[in-house]
Amino acid sequence: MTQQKQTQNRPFSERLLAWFDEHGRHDLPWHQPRTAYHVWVSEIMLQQTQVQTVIPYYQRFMQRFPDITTLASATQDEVLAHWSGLGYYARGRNLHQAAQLIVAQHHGEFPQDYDAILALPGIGRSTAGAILAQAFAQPYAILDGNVKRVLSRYYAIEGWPGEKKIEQQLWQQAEALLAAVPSSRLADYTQAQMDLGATLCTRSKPRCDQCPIQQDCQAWQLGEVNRFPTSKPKKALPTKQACCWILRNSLGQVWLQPRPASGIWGGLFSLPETPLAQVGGLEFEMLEKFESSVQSLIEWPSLKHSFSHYHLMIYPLEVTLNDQASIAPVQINEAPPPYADVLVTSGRWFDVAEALTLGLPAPIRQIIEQLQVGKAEQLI
DNA sequence: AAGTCGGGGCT
DNA sequence: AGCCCAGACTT
Repeated sequence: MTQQKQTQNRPFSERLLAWFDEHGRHDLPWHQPRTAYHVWVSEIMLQQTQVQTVIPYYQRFMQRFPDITTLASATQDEVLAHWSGLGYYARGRNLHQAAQLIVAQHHGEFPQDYDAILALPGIGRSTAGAILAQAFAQPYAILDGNVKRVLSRYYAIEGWPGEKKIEQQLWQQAEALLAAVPSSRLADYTQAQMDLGATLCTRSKPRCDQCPIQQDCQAWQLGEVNRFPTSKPKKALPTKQACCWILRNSLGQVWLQPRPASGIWGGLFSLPETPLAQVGGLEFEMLEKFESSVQSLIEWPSLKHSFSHYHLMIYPLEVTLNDQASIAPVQINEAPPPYADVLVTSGRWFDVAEALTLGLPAPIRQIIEQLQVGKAEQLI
């Protein structure tokens, strides 16, 4: 079974390594010499940071701190001074602290044991694997952003790689593929995966035509490379609230007014609107305008409407006036956008049937349609 | 599982 | 103007 698995996985590493020999990056600064210290420092710097950004920092760092002992005996301030501009300064602090740990606990020699490496601050599973494979030719897998992207496509894995379950699947595949790699090529294989992800299997516009594993890539076979890896789920949309005013006159007509040309529902006819947060404030102020002529006030059940960037809860208030002359234009400017405007700007009374011929926002149309239904019921 | 750290590149 | 990046760590 293990033998069959290796046979199945051989094309991946064989094709990848053949491609790497010709097109891979063999001239990176941390490849000469490729000691554990050099690989370690480069891997820490490369966390969440691109190669071109890292190179000048790496060179200055190595010139000042050529070995573990020098790094360990430096002050943290001087280490951080060489980190300045790279960001994620905890990386620099951890690097310095780990160097002192290595001096204190490992006689200044970088440990070759997985658990000992993983115990060093700033080194997680993937970075530990990268060091072991590249510096010590030990069979440990990596799973950085590059490998996650390559494997998500190669196996057409559905689901965001940041999800625990998906990440677990990816580790499993990474280790299965590693089993077919010749022990003499573990360092190159590790670098090759990252080179493929960084130069061909990029997040956007991947160069599939040049990819050595294109024919076995399941995302490619599906013709859906751009669908993998599944993107991070977006945050839950915020919910905003607004009160809309169903103003009726003695003829059963409803007041509608055009919305501002820009912003949500730009230019459409709609009901007057106030922010719900202003209950007792603007709403009270609104009612005062009609106080002498309000015949009834009905609170409707709320409606929910969703946009691409937020949900909107609408709380309709139906105000019936006992004549048709008492509604004077009222401008309330205090409300924040996107519901800044409100009441009665330039609108007029509409028969319900006529209102339904206008361009209306979908939830407002629903309300108006209910007015029509209500009227029909009244007639019966 | 979600938040935090960060400057830089890409669309 | 977001989104993502050779992640690890804390909450």
